[in-house]
Parts: sequence; C-alpha cells; structure tokens
Amino acid sequence: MASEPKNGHAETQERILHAAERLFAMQGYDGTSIRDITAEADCNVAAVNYHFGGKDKLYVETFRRLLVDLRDRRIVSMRRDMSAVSDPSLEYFLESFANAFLEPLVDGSRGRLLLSFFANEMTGNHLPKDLFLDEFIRPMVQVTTEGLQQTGPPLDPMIARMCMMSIVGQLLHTLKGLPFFSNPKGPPLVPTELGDHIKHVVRFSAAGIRACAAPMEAS
Amino acid sequence: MASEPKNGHAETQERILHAAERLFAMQGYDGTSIRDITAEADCNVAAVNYHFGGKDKLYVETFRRLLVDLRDRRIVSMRRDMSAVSDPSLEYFLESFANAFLEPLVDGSRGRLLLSFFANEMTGNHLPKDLFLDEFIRPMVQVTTEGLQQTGPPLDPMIARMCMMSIVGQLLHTLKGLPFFSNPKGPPLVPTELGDHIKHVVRFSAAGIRACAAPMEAS
DNA sequence: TGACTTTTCAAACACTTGTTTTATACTGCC
DNA sequence: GGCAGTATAAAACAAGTGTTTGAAAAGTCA
Repeated sequence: MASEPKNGHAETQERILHAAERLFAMQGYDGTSIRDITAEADCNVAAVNYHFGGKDKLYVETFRRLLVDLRDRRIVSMRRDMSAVSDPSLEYFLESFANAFLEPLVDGSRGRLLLSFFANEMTGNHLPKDLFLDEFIRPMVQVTTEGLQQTGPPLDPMIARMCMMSIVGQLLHTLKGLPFFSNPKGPPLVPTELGDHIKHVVRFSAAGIRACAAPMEAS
Repeated sequence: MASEPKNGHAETQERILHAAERLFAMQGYDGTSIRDITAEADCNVAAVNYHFGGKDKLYVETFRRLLVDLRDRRIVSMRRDMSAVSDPSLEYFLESFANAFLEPLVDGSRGRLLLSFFANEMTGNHLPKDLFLDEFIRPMVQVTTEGLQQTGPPLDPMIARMCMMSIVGQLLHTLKGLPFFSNPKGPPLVPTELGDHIKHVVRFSAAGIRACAAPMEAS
C-alpha cells in the first residue's frame, strides 16, 4: 500500500472522491457517469469499482463525508457564538443559528456544491434512509432546540421543534428562491442580499416564537 | 385526425401524457425511460417521438399542464375563501392561503405526484427557465401579496413579499419534512397531523408579519 | 372503391451506461 | 534476484438509452 502521493497529485482514491463530490453535486447521481468521474480524477474507469466497489457505494461515501463535515461546522459555529456572550437573547440565538446554518452552504464554491448535493439527494434517494436522520437531523435538532429553550420563552418541546422547522424552512426557501426572485428582467421582487433576508427571518421568527409561547387565544 | 377515443381507452397522446405524468413524478426525468412510458401507455416506443417530438418536449408539456392546473386551483380556492367573508382577518387569510397552497399537493394520489414532480424538477432543471417564473411564480406572488396587504397591517411591498416567502418556506418544509420527523422508531418529534402544523404556521406567521410592520427597534 | 393522410408498430441504429476481465506495472519483503 | 500483493490500464461485455426507419394498419374523403 503506497502511502505517498504519486508524482505530485493525491492518491487515486482521494482524487476520485474529490471529483465525485463535485460531479454528483452538480449533476446528481443519475446525471453523473463513472466515466465522467474517472476522467476528472485522471484515472481508469475500473478504479472506481476497484477502490469503492461500485458507483452506489462511492456515492454514499462521498455524501457521508460532506454530511458529517457540514453538521460539525454548524454545531461548532453555534456553540462558539453561544458561549461568546452571557445570557444571549433570542434574537442573538436566531442570528447565530441562521449564520451557522447558511454559512457552510454559501461560502465559496464548496458551499454551493453542498447545497446542490443536498437538493439532488432530497429527491433522488440514493442513500440508506437512516444515515440522514441519525447522523444529521437528530444532532441538529438536539442542539438547536436546546439553544432555543435556553434563550427563548418557555416552550413545549414539540412546539419548540415546530418553531425550528419554521426557521429552517424559511432559510432553505430563501436559499433556493433567492436567485429566482432577485434577478428577473424587471426590478427585483425581494432584496438581493442574503443578509437582508437573514435580518427578516430573525425578526419574523422571534415574534413568531414569542407568539407560540403566549397562551392561545380563543378563535 | 381521429377525435374519438379508440376502443375504450383514450387517445394515444393522452395515455402517454398520463403515464408520463406519473412516471416523471415518481422517478424524475433521467430515471424514466421512454420505454417505461410507452409500456405503461400501452403503445409503441416511436409514439412519443411521433406525437411530441422527443422525450424533452414531452417532459415540458407534461409539466406545463400540471403547473397551470395547480396554479389555477390555488388561486380559485383563495379567491373563493376571501370573498366568502367581509373584512377577513390576517389569520383568516393565512389559513386560507395555507390550505390553498397545500391542498392540491396532498389530496389523493395526484397531490403526491405533483409534489414529487416539483421536487424532482427543482434539482433537475429540465424546463425552460422562464416557464416556472412567468406562468407560476409571478401570478402567485401577485395574488398573495394582494391578500396579505388587504388583511394585514400596512407593509412595504418588498417586505410583504419576504413575509410570503417566509410562509411558503415553512409550508414546503413542513410538507417535505413531515414524513421524516413524524415516524421514526421513537416517539414523533413533531405532530403527525398536517392540520396541527398549519395551525402553528398561521400563528407563528401572523405574529411575524405584525412584527415586520412595527417600526424597527434599534438593536 | 381507391387515392391519400394519419397513426401504429417491430426492428434497427448509434450511443452510453456500470461492471468485469485480462494483462501489465509497481511496491515491499525475503 | 524472485515473489507476493497492490494498483493501474485497455479492452470487452451485457444491458439500456433516445431516436429513426420503413412498412403495415387505420382512418378520411372523393
């Protein structure tokens, strides 16, 4: 087993993962052929099957790495923010969460890749079902509802999670819809700056959360 | 040109559209072969190219029909609700919108198809770019911000549209996330009933909207 | 009926897919 | 040196893709 890079560029295995990351993200699973990948990784078609045992296995491995990386970046970012001030406000938490949530998805080219990767996987379903829930959703739900209950008004846990869903939904929709709405032929329908949307979501959601804590008025 | 159904089942053209609708929705563009479609439509492979001029054209036509149908159902439903009462409240509008938005996506099998179709298209991008924006987004934005400004507090148009984005984001995320969150091995993380989520979104968003109308406090 | 168009069909075409085979280089070890 | 084990490569494989062809069938209208 050679442990040194060969003539300047990385191991074949790593080159394949890199190429796969980019191509799966941009073109989806079905849209990417093994030959696309091996061409970009500058190796033979057989290499994928040799090193990973098939296209599907390569896909899962590629996605798993991205998923874990994203999760950890978010959690670290939030924990850092939350321990930076004493007695953080609800608005502070929401902004920290929004940034931790969005930052890895928009910074540089890797962010766009991740976002695109997720979008593709959402519909394609080429992953083992539990990978996503166990390795990604649950930890995020855990740490976020925690922060919410720490900074916000007292909330029933289930309602707290629905509030987090409301926020995540807004953020995701903003990310997906922004290029759509902000650059048509006419004047933009909504602000073009992501920061403006974050401010809006924070304001909108802080009020929403507080309303969910208030006793329900008869309707 | 035969204008009568032939021996009991519809014209080939219509049968193809029907099958395409179902298959494109469930398996996406790449995941569906012409042979899949023609097998389900009970006709020859060549029929697709004869009647539609290619797989891509068939896809666009299939999607266009669904899109227009969905848009009209939503708009009709909202207009009906809004003219059913005099001086409707913000909460009333929000609930009407949420129902008009979700109903076509969850009723019976066709709703699920539509939802799945949309999800697939979001990532696949097999449509002419303007079709979606011009025939779908703009009319919806028009009628919804209208209703919002009619029932809610006075809002800057751009802020009104951001509020609508907030609501749509929540609804879409609920729809996508609900099967995920509500049926794991353990106890459900959030309510399993869509109606409970709608109530939450209405409450959450009404407060959010009112907060967006209030003059911004210094932060 | 017979000419004419529209529609259907089986077959073939040219191409891409994921995977496997077979052979060749390279590694470290004795 | 020779001999494992690992890694790469070219070629071939079987299956599936969208599309086209050319002929047969069905339908239309004089």
